[in-house]
Amino acid sequence: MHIGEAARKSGLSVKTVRYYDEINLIKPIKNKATNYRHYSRADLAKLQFIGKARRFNFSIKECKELLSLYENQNRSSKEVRNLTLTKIAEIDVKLNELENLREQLSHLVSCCKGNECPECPITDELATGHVL
Amino acid sequence: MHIGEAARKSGLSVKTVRYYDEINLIKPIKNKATNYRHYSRADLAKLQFIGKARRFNFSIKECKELLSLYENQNRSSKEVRNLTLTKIAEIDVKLNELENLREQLSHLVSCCKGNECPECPITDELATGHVL
DNA sequence: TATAAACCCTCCCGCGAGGGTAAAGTAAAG
DNA sequence: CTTTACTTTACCCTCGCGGGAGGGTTTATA
Repeated sequence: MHIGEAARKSGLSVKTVRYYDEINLIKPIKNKATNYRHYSRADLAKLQFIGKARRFNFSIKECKELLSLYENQNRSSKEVRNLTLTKIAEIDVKLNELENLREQLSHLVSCCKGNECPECPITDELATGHVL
Repeated sequence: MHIGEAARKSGLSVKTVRYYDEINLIKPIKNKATNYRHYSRADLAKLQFIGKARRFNFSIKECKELLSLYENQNRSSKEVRNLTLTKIAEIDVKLNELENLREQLSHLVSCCKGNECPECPITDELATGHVL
């Protein structure tokens, strides 16, 4: 199939699929005469695999690793499991950071009357750090 | 003061401070002869303000808005409050996404034996979507 | 006073993961 | 045969800087 169909069926943009070819992630066959890319069913499966992994917050580099594990018959699920556990740990760090941030911001909001008056504890905090 | 001191006192890198000049966020006076940037105390205060806002996850564009509200004597705290509430809402969306992601990934891990056997529900899920 | 270290400048390229556009060629449908 | 939909390469754009080259300036020390 051509790139448009492959993109539609994998839920990726044509640009993205072309990009994956460019970075040697998923390389289709190219028609020498027309230069059109041709994606096999196996290519589509890989595109879907990558699409899902990206939605799972794996980086392109990690997707490459996952893909090679996925393609390698001798892979051990231990490796995949470890990569996933690492990813979960990273998510936990981010969750903590975001929760802290949220708390600080909502504290600021709760201190702010939100009226027409120019006294605002939010800008004051940003300027001086004396509110928090 | 020169850029190095301004950077140190605001907790930003020299590169970053120079970048803020480039994008017209905080423009110092320039010595025509030497081309050196000269930061006033007011400039430093703004750099500190921006630095703090960035640490609060505001984008550069939002920092510009906050800065203009901060500099505008007739600003209403309502605008600042609204900007902050918007930011909190964005954080909430991200928190939800990350929590969902975390749950799905840890479900996958709990299904994965993590042995040398190539059957791995994680790559299977990524490939087919049949596990979740 | 000479020199060395520390500081400053501009300019350009790079990251990740693509998005947007243009000009041109190709395929499929009417 | 023509129109429309699709595809190609090639280029610059995003965000928020970081790195480095290759120079000029200032400050401290010998």
